[in-house]
Amino acid sequence: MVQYIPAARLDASFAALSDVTRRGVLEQLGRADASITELAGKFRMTLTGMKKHVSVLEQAGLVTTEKVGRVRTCRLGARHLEEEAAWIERYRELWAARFDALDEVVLELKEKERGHGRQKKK
Amino acid sequence: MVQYIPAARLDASFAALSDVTRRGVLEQLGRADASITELAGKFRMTLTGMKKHVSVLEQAGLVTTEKVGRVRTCRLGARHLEEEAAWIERYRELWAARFDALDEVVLELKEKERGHGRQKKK
DNA sequence: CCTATACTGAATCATATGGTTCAGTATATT
DNA sequence: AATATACTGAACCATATGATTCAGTATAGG
Repeated sequence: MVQYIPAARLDASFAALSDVTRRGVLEQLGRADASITELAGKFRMTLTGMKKHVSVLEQAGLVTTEKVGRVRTCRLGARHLEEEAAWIERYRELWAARFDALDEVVLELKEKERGHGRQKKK
Repeated sequence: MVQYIPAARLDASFAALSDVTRRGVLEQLGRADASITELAGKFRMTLTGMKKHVSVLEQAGLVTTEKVGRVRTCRLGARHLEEEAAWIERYRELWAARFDALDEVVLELKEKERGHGRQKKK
C-alpha cells in the first residue's frame, strides 16, 4: 500500500535539505519571494554561490525561479516534501514497531529478574 | 515556540538519508538487526563499502552497532527522525501558508478583473 | 550614450563522498 | 595448529560539493 517513490528524487531532495544555507533559503522563501541578490545578502555569500544553492533547490523541485528584466525572482516550488515526509513517517513507524518489540524483551527480562536477582547489564 | 534544532545535526541526518543504499539499510534494520556481512550481501557491495555507510548512519545517530566476537551487529539507533520530521512539517506549514496567500491574491485579482479587465502580471 | 546593477558562466580550489582493492587483525571452526 | 570468516584501516580513484574570483552579458536609470 505504500506508494513507491523514485530513489533519485529522494536522493535529490534530502541532499538539498542537508545544507543549512539551503534550508534557510527555503524558510526565507516561505515568508516572501526573493531575488538572488537579496538571498545572497541575507546569507552573506557571493551571488554566484547563492545562485548555485538556488539551482540545487530548483533541481530538487523545491524552488522555482523566473527572470524578469535583470532580476531573477525565487519562490517556493511545486513540491512541498510530501514524499520526504511520507518516507520519514514510514521509517518512524518501523522504528516504533522495533522499539515496542524491544520493550517486550525488556519486560521479559524483568520477569526473569524477579526470579533470579540482577541480570548482567549488557 | 518552535524548538531550535542544531544545524549540524540536521545536516548530518539529511545527508545520511540522501543515499538510496543508506535508506535501504535503515528499512532493513527496521525489520531485523543485521551484521555488516549480511548488509553488504543484501546491497551487493564490499564489506568495506557497507562499513562506511553504517558509519555514516552511526555518526548521524540513526544506527548503533555492537561487536560481539568477530561480528558487528547493527540495529536502529536512538534517534528516530523526530527533528527531521518536525523540520519538514514546519516547512510544509509555511508552504501551505504561502499557497493560501497566493490563493487570496488570485481571488483579489479576479475581483478586480470583474471591474477593470486584465491586470498587469506583476 | 553612459554607468550601475543583477545576474551568469567558466575556472579554480579544498574537501567530501561513494566506491574499490589490498593487507592486515581477531575470532571461529575443524 | 591450520584454515576460514568477519571485520578494519589505509590507500586510491573518480566525481561531487561548497565556495571563491574574474570576466563577461543584459537591462535599468540618468
